[in-house]
Amino acid sequence: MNSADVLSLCKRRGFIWPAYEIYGGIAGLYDYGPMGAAMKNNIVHVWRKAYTLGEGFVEIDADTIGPEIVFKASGHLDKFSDALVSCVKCKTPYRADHLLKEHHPNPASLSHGDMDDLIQKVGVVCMECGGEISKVEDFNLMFKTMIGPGAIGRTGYLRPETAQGMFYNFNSLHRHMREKLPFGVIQIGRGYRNEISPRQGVIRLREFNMMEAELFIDPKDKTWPRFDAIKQDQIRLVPNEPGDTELSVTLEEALKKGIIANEVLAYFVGFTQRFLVTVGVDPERLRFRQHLKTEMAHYAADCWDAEALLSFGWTEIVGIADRGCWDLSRHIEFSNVEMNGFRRYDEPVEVEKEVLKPKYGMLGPQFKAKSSAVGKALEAADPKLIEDGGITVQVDGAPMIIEAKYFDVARVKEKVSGEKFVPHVIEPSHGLDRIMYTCLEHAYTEKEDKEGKYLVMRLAPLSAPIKLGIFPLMGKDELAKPAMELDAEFRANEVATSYDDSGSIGRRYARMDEVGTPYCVTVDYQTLEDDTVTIRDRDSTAQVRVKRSILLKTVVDLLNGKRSFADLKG
RNA sequence: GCAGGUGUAAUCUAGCGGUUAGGAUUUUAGCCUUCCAAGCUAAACACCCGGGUUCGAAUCCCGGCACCUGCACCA
Repeated sequence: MNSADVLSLCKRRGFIWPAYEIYGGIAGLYDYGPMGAAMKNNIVHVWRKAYTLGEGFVEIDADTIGPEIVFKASGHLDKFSDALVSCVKCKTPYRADHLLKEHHPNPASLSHGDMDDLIQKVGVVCMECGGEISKVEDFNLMFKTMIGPGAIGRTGYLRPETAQGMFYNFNSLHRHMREKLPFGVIQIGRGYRNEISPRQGVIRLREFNMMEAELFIDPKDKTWPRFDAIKQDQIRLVPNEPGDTELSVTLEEALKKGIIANEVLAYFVGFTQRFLVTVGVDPERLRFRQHLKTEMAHYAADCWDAEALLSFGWTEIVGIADRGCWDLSRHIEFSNVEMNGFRRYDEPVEVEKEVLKPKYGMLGPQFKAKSSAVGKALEAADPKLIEDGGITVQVDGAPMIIEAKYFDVARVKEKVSGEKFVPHVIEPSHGLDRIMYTCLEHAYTEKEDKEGKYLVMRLAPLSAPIKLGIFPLMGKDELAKPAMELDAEFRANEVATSYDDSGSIGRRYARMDEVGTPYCVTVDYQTLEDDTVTIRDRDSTAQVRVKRSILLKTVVDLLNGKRSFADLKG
């Protein structure tokens, strides 16, 4: 099996189509067809339920276009930019900071002009052909646009991740969650990256779907209440310590041995594994790899990737990062808006401290209009900074020396009931398109039969776009009528069906096998006698006969995994 | 972005200067058919795009686009 076979099936059966195909297509852009869109919705549904109903996260839906400052704050404008140079002669591109590594302690910090100068000064030439190196050009992976027309337009960018929407809305979310930590937020939507070289089908796209969760926590409490429920789950880990190889341990062991840094991170590694297996990722082809220190993103303190083994090799499909306080701190810095959690002490603490008491009666005549600002500055000042009977404070941005006669030093008692802190963030970030593709490739099974290749997509029932095929054994009225009634009944109960009365029964089963439909129900002549129908299992091709009266419940239980097909037979 | 390879129906492919562009699968209509791609009869659908060479181009040349492989790049 290779990716071309899978993509060919995806195209033929309406899962994934190259976008704008009648115009020749655009690399890195793909559309989901009817089967793909349905399957994507199914995976999203499972994920959303796990986070909202399961873990109590709330969902938001923020904009995909943002003003420049958001991405200055997030770091994407700087860190997603590469200073690019190329050889004038052979056009080989280089990253300017890579070329200057040996000539400067921190070349990435240089301005473009300084890089140009340094390249000239030390005489860097092309490593391929010895040619001259061009001037530095900026290449940013974000799509740039204008918000508003003409001269009044502001520079904006399409978001490269959904995460920022959850960070810049922190205060509103915190208030909504009644100012309690921890709380979690999810967002499902598109992100955009102008990739230099999109490849490998839907693995690297220029427009892609993400499911991201941001969990805001107290950095002093990185535990999780439901960890006990999953701590026995086995997990394949590839730590980043030199010499460490892949190992299979329980989450509990991984935490005890310090392989995974904290409990909440370990919990979401396990939670992610459960989710992925539920929607159809093969556990034998799934592992978690810790990021090397050098590949850690600019915002991450620790990061574990869920990797799936695909025909392209091990491929990242989920990143679970401890982003620390990086994002919120940056938005605080750029917006001048405080974003805090509040850690309440068990008992309020009485603190005695010295403060300055401005003598407002003297300040007024001396400082006139500025007196109120001087007073506030004095109240905020630290008495330890008093020197030579005076103190220097900042008033309207300028330092002022205030003599001691304008204030008293007093000891006061203060009740402190807690402290503020910038929350840390745990981020499980899912590449939805990659997860989709992984489910498709892991489901892809070829068998040999007399016709040649026989394809079965062993999709997880929860992901499958069609849940149930419904067939009359023959397209005759006496069979077709009850079959159509069954079909209507299932659809009324939100089971996606496909009714089919054309061609031989074997062909109809085969058609359903190719789009991953887990079960088929067939109405035959015996149905007319005893009101039973057969249920046929995709993976074993076995059939059981069940009473029509319990059919709906039986099928729903099979789809939800409450019963297995093998149990039905007994 | 660089180098190499590939581009014929929804899919797999034959044709390699002159063909009504062939086959298979699929799809559609009908006949037949009592459970795993059965059979019969019809029908539908294609030379990636744009230039050039030539009396004549799916075929040769150039450019573009897409896909594949490697390099580079990349949460």
